[in-house]
Amino acid sequence: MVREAKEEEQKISVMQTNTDGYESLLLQNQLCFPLYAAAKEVVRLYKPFLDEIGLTYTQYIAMMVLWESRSMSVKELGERLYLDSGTLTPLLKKMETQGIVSRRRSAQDERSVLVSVTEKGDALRERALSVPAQMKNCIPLTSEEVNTLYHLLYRVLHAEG
Amino acid sequence: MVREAKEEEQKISVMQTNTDGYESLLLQNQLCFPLYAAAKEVVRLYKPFLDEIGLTYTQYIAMMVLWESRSMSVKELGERLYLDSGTLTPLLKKMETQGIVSRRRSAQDERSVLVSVTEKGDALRERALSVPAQMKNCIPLTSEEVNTLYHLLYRVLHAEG
DNA sequence: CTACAAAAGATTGCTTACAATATAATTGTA
DNA sequence: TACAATTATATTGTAAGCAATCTTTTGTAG
Repeated sequence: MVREAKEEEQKISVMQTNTDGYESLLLQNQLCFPLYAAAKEVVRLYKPFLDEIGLTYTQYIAMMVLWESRSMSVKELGERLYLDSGTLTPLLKKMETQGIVSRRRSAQDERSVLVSVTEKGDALRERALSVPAQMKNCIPLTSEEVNTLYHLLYRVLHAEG
Repeated sequence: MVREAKEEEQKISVMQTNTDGYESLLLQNQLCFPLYAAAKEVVRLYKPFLDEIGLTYTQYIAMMVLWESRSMSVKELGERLYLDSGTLTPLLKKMETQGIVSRRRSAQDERSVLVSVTEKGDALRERALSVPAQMKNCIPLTSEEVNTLYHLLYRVLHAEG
């Protein structure tokens, strides 16, 4: 009886785990999956460090762009970060509430909203300084490997739809 | 005068876009950013193909694992996909509503929920077959580059927190 | 100059994603 | 055998992320 059950199970198993002709659909054969999973993993690794300075990952990359340029439109910021207004508007409103950026309509073009770093946002830059080095310690790659990965990722990023 | 203006501009520029000491916080010096952005880009590239078979990206990778194994617990699925029950439970419920998977409590261990592919889910596998090749056409990398990228990403993925 | 197209943000709705917590079942242990 | 700890899933709350749509402003063709 047990034997019978096992055979039945085996039969189902063979029928059901056959991948002949479906190798291309195995998760292990996808490039997209490690990309998707590694990106999430890295954001997860950032979290403890970013928690300390009160930023989410998306806020962090937005601040990096703003720290560099001081002030830019939502449109420009979206182009830099590959994010649209549907994501940025609520994000920037939160950051404005936190007092680290200010938002105002451009006088030249009232359609445009200029985002600027406030003094409080500037102060945060000092505290963020240690984050990149701490992150590097979490990623077990040599400088050369990081460089290779970086350039391959940018090639994927510039792929045409 | 032009010279003066230029100097003033330069001075402002230095004041406002000065990155001395902050180079590590430039977006262009982060590995995380192209990783994060490329992952989103690839999911975006998948969308038209997945729309045709009625799956989201997350549903697609879940189905890939299930097509291979036919049936597994939510826990196992989560380990494969790096997702927790907070993400999987609603996702699998939707897929159950769509009729492509079934969910039932394990008889051996009532804590565990077994997810299985239905006939309808199987039929979908045929239609999904063309997706991987279509995606490869969207990614402008050679096989060797894909291979390099793949392995580097898995090394990042296995980084310890 | 007007009407219409285009651009920039904002809003809405839907789908992840994850932390924190809750619940129920199982296991380990005194 | 109680009962504490662990495990598996579900739930709740919050933050992205994106498509679709709306509003306001700007640009432009006629």
